[in-house]
Amino acid sequence: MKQRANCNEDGLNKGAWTAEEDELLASYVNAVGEGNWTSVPKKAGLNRRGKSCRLRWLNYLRPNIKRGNISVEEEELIIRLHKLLGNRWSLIAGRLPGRTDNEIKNYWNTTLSKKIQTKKSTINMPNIKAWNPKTNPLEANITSSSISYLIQTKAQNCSKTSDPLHILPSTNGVMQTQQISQQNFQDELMEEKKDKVLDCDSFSFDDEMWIDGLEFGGEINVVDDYDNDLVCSLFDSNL
DNA sequence: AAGCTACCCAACCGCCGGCCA
DNA sequence: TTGGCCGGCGGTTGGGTAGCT
Repeated sequence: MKQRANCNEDGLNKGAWTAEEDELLASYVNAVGEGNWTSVPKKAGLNRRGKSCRLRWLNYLRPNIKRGNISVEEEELIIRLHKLLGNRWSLIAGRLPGRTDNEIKNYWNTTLSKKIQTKKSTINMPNIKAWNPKTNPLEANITSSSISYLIQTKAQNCSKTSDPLHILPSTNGVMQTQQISQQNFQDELMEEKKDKVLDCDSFSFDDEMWIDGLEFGGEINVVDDYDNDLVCSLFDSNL
């Protein structure tokens, strides 16, 4: 497919792999096993970089690679995992047997990101409703868009992205963050807010929280406070 | 049929962290 | 502690291709 320059300045092959190269690499790895990639080209008789051999094996030649269309189930899982993990494609791929990080990354960049963008632009952020995720993590009585909103807090931590969690004060002055987590988190937050609702730097909670079926524990930090929005980030002390 | 454009995706690049001497 | 090596990862590139005019 891709045909960049055939050789680089080192005289090594670049660009698309030939069937002969695939055969050499597959035969070698099948016989010897994965690993020690820097020595693979020489031992396998390939005029490639070790990294290139590794990539070709992992993304194309490795057994049990699932090729072809991403199913609806896989797509939904990718979206959910991306919300949780951000652009950590290898982790996402680890949850999708037979799929490679490169494939998922490409699928996201070419297809899903556009879908998500379109969807986001049509959704008004709803109020976060009462939810006890620990007792009912997967059947939260909230809208799908607010689930996404919550999950983003985990994603933010995992992926170190800058997207913050916006926690909006409700009309009665009670921060809605109190309503999104498990009871002990609520209680701690309630204690905290007695004295300092918007001035505090962080809230901690001892027990785990469940979001979308995933458990984590830690603290919630106030990153910034502008306008009337409290901008927070969730830390997972287990990571 | 030819030219153009947008999209897809394999492959490369460079950074980073782990390991070891 | 430091420096070099290696593998893993995410971002980016650019050739192939399908669809449109």
